[in-house]
Amino acid sequence: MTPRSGPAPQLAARPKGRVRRQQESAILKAAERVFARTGFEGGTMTEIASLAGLPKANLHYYFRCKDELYRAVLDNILSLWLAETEVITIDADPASALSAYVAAKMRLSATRPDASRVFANEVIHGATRIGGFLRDELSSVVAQRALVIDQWASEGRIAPIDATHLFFTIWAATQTYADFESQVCAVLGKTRLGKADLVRASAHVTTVVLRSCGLPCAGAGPATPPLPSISH
Amino acid sequence: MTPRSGPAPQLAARPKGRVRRQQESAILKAAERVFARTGFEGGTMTEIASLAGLPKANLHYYFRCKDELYRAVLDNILSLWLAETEVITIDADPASALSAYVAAKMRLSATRPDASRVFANEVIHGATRIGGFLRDELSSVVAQRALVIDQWASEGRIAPIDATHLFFTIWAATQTYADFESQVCAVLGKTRLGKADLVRASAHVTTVVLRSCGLPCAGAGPATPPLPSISH
DNA sequence: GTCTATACCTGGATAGAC
DNA sequence: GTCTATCCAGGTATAGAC
Repeated sequence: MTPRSGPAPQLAARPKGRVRRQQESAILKAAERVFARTGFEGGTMTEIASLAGLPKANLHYYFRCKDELYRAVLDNILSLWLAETEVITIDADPASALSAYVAAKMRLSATRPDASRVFANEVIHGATRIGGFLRDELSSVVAQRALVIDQWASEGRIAPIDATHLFFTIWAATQTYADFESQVCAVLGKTRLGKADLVRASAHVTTVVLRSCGLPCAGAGPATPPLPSISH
Repeated sequence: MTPRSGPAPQLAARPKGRVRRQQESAILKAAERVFARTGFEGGTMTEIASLAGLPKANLHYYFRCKDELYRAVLDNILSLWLAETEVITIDADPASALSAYVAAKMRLSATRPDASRVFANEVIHGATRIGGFLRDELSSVVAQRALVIDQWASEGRIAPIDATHLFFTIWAATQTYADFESQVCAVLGKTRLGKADLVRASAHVTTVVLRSCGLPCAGAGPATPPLPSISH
């Protein structure tokens, strides 16, 4: 539909000029914000258009319909979700690897809270549009990494723990600072989370994860003594 | 709020006959389900009415408007949210109290997943309607219980930990089995969570919480040795 | 490619008979 | 108290000039 000049004009994925990419990313950015605030049904095309600074009809020029725009927003987000698990390898130091993973997830919650909220919203409502991603990509990544953690445990480098559920816990504990930010703020008596709060939160979650694996954690007080039988 | 028969028939809160209560609870039940699936804006009055088995106009007879119905659903849910914290007292055994609290939260996720999802949805979207509850009731309950946990730590009965953030972690880790059920199922390769899954999940979260507090946990393998310096 | 004007429809809310 | 028929706002999507 936008067959520009050049050697290979696709039918599905069009070539995309520089301007087009710019407009699309502006729209996607606005859409992420709007969908994060009120969900798919709650957010309106008018709202997204005004936030992106262009007339409503232009959205339909770049994205056929609201649902297509929403899926594009989700696609944009999903790639973020698998990242950072690669630090979890057999050869890595468990404490360092887990700390790095938690830190990465916390950073994501801090820098892309809207992305997290759109994802959360979609999952809560049944994940109808991203079921394939969850069942295929995500579950296979988790399965791989869980094997690594099991291996660590069988070598006595960490305490035995249910590795798959550990992932659920890490995701929940980190994403709560984005998804449930308003609750966290209310309980802390703040209007929004500052950098100091997030540093504190990150340290806390790291402590929880490391202690859950029977690992001592630097700077967390006289918490858990080193595992009696460490072998490497 | 429920002035039954007697001297003073109010204008705002009406007396409520038995039938009225029945109808209202049927509507509330249907509404919770519908709002859980698609959020406030996504759920329609038509859908709720058909699920409750009565014509749409009747909803408006019992609840002035959609927003009022939604708030009623939320009110119904909020009371559940503060429950069970009373097990956390200075005199209690930390391991037992924390285990009981986690178990209670897991039970809530298992038995009232829709309630959890409606609550999550509201918080993600900014908690505009329950801000007062979060800032007043919830935060004060948390502040009280955090003092208890701090006291436990200062007495050396548990390892030092950020008590307020520990609550965030417990809520996140337990509610994820309701709110993110579709993700959990996808990763586990199931279509829905069975009793066995929830038992396993509950054991896992309990382990995480106890280990985070430097406490040994029964039946969780050779994880954390008892704290070296326990005083009571 | 961009924008204005508009068609079409869904969904909340109400009127008024029973 | 219950239900049918209807109103009307607001939202998606499109037509068609520029």
